[in-house]
Amino acid sequence: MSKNNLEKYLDADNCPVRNVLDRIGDKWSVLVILLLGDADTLRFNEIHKYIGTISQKMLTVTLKKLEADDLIHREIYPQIPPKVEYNLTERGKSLLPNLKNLVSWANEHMVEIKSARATALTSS
Amino acid sequence: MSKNNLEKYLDADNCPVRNVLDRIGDKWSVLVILLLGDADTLRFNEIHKYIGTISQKMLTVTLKKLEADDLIHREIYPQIPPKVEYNLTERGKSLLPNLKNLVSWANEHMVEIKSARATALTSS
DNA sequence: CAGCATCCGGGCAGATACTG
DNA sequence: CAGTATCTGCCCGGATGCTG
Repeated sequence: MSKNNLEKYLDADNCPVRNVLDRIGDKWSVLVILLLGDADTLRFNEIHKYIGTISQKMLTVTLKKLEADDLIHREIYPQIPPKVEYNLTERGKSLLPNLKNLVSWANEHMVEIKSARATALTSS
Repeated sequence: MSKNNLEKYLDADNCPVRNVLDRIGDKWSVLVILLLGDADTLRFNEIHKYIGTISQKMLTVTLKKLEADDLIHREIYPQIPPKVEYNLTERGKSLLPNLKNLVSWANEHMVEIKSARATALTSS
């Protein structure tokens, strides 16, 4: 491929990669999507428990962003105590295979990458 | 899939997804990898020019991280003025298809997502 | 040309306390 | 239970200036 069609990466606002990465590139989104992909439906505190290290605040923010992009669906049950369930939308499900591929790649290469990093560190 | 095998997502250090995303999930890494995937070999200032909005500092940081993970190769020509060329390693190339899939997905869904975001905004 | 060193501001993210 | 509100600290990342 020549260098002539590289301009597509330049326009940050309209560059699809950038647009998607700005959302799922954060610390937790992918994790939540994978989790919901496996579990189908989860309540707020279930997600919180599974991820463990995420704060309540960041989980709320993450879920809202994903909901705004229509990647997850939020079902509210008007009860006391309240009950809210989350699951993937069709669009969220369509993203899932791509993420799973990335997971597979990560699984295959993680060990090598870790050792590469270690080497890079000691040589500095 | 049951909830029983969700524990794999919990250990942040050894979770492959987390490990990969911690690296390529930043603002520029994916862009650089895609760029080098298209262009084969680029010099520092060529990358700088193509991305445009990246600062010199962040480009340096990004390239070093990618090099530490052995995703890109750095070839230094001992000349004056100096010349440094970057290209993908085999490992970097193996990641490329996964990223391209993500790009395709992004291309297909960007418009819908943007309108979903707009709706989410006006309803708040 | 290809960086490195330094300074600095804004926003992300954690901790804590409170609520329907 | 599933959040909100607020305060705060810290790190990311931009701008600038300097080097081999």
